[in-house]
Amino acid sequence: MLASHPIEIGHIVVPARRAPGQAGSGDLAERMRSASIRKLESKEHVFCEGDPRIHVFQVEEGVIAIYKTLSDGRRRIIDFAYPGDLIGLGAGKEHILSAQATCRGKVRCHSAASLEALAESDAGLAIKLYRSVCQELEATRDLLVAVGQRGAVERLASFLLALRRKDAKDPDTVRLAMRRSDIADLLGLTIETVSRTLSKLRAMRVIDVEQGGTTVTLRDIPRLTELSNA
Amino acid sequence: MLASHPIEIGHIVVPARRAPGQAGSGDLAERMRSASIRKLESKEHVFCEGDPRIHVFQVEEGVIAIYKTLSDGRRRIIDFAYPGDLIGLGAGKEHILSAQATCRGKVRCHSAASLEALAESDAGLAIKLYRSVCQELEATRDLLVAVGQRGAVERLASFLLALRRKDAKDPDTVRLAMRRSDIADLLGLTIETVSRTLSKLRAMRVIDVEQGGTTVTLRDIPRLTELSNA
DNA sequence: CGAATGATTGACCCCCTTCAAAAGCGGTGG
DNA sequence: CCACCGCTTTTGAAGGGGGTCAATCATTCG
Repeated sequence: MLASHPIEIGHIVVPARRAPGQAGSGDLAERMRSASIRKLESKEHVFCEGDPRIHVFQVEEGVIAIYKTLSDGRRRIIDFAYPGDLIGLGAGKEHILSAQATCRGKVRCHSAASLEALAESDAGLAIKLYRSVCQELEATRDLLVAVGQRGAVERLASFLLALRRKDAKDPDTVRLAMRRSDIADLLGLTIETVSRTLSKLRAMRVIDVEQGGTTVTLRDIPRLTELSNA
Repeated sequence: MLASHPIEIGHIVVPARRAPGQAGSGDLAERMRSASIRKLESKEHVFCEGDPRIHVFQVEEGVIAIYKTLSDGRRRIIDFAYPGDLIGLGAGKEHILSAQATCRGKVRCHSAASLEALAESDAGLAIKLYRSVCQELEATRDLLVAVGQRGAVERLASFLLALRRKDAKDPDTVRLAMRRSDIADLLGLTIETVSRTLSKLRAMRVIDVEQGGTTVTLRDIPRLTELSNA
C-alpha cells in the first residue's frame, strides 16, 4: 500500500532520537541497528532523482544535502540531514530527490521494502512515522519562512539558529560541515552573499568565524534571534 | 500520545479526496460528514497562533491562508488551503500557525480530541494521516523550491501552476481567490512586484488577467512551465 | 452613489547578483 | 616535511531586479 502512493519523504527523524523516553514495541532505531554501513566521500551521492528506491539510509556521520535539481541545472537544497536522520524514505518506486554528502561520512543502509512492510502491520510504527514526518514538515516550514525573508542577514541568522538546534553539542558553537555553495543553495543566495553576510555578522560582533570558516561561534544569540526575525 | 508531541501539521489533505478508490474502515472523509459548519467572512480568522487547539477544520468553500507571524509583524504564508483540505491538525495543545480566510467561505468543524483518539487505536487511520502529511510535506517542498527561486517571474509561474494543480476545474483557467498581498506573502515578494510580474507575463502572452485580476487564463502552459524552472 | 479597499503603474534607490581577482586551506607527491 | 596544485573562500567593483514611496485607477459594498 505504501508503495502505491507517489510521495517521497526525503528524510525523517527517528523519533527515539528527539524523544529518548519513547522506546516501545515498534522502535525504529532498534530495527536499524543490524544494517550495513556505507562510507561516503565528500560530494558523493547517496542516491539521485530517478534511482530505484531500494534502501532507506540513516546518517551515521557527516551531513547529507537533500536537494532537487531544477531544469536549468541549479540545485535547490531542501534540507541537511544530520546523524540520526533517516533519508530515502518514501512511497514511490523511485527517488524524487537527490542526496549528496557535503563532507565525508557514513550511512547505515536498510531495506526500504522491509521497513515499509513493517509499517503496514505495526500501528505503533505507523504513528512514529507520522510524527517523524510532522517533524520534518515543521523543519521545512521553518526553512520556508527563512528563505522567504527579504534580507540575507535574516536568512543566515535563521540558518545558524536552526543548525544550533540540530547540531546541539556546544550551544554557542556551530560547525558548518558544508560548503558555502551548499548554504547558498539552501537559502536561495549566492556563495558570495553568504560569505559577505557572515563577514558582516562578524563585524557586528554577533558571530565569530574560525578555522577556515567551518566553525562559527555564536557571540550574541539574542541579537541573532532578533536578526532572524523568526 | 499524540497530544504530547509539540508539532503542528497545519493542514493536511483527506486522502480519499486525492485517491478516491481508497475508502476503507478508517475513512477520514466519512467521519467528517456530521460536523457543524462555520461561515467565514473575508479576512476572518479560523484560528490564531496560541489559540487552544480544540477543532480540526475541513475547508468547504473558499480559500484559507495558513501563516506564521514574524516578530516584526509581517506575515509569512505557508500554504493556501482549498476545499477538501484539513486545517488545524496537529499535536500541541495550542495552534502554532494562524489560519485566515482570503475570501468568504465555510469550514466544517470537528473535535480535535476525538479525531486524535481515533488515530491512536486505528492503524489504518494512522497510515492515512501519515500519507496525508507526506502530501503536505511535498507541497511545502515545492513551495520552498519556488520561493527559493531568484526571479519574481519564476515564483509567479510556479505559483500559477501549483494553483492549477489544486484548483483543477478548467485546466487553462485559474481563479485567484486571494488578494495580491496574500500571494506576495506566500512568495516572499511585494504586492507591487506581484502585480507588475503578472502584467509582464500578460505582455509576454503567457497569461491573461481578467475580471478585476481574479481570473487568470493560462495561454501558454509549456512556456509557463519553462519560466517556472520547476 | 460614494467611500473604502485593492490593483496597477511610475520613479528612484538599495541590496543582491554577477564578474573578477586574490588569498587561504587541504591534499598529494616528491 | 615541504612545495605545489586545486578547491574553496573572501573581497572588490559594477550592474540589475525588486523594494519603497507615491499617485492613479478599478472594484466592491454599504
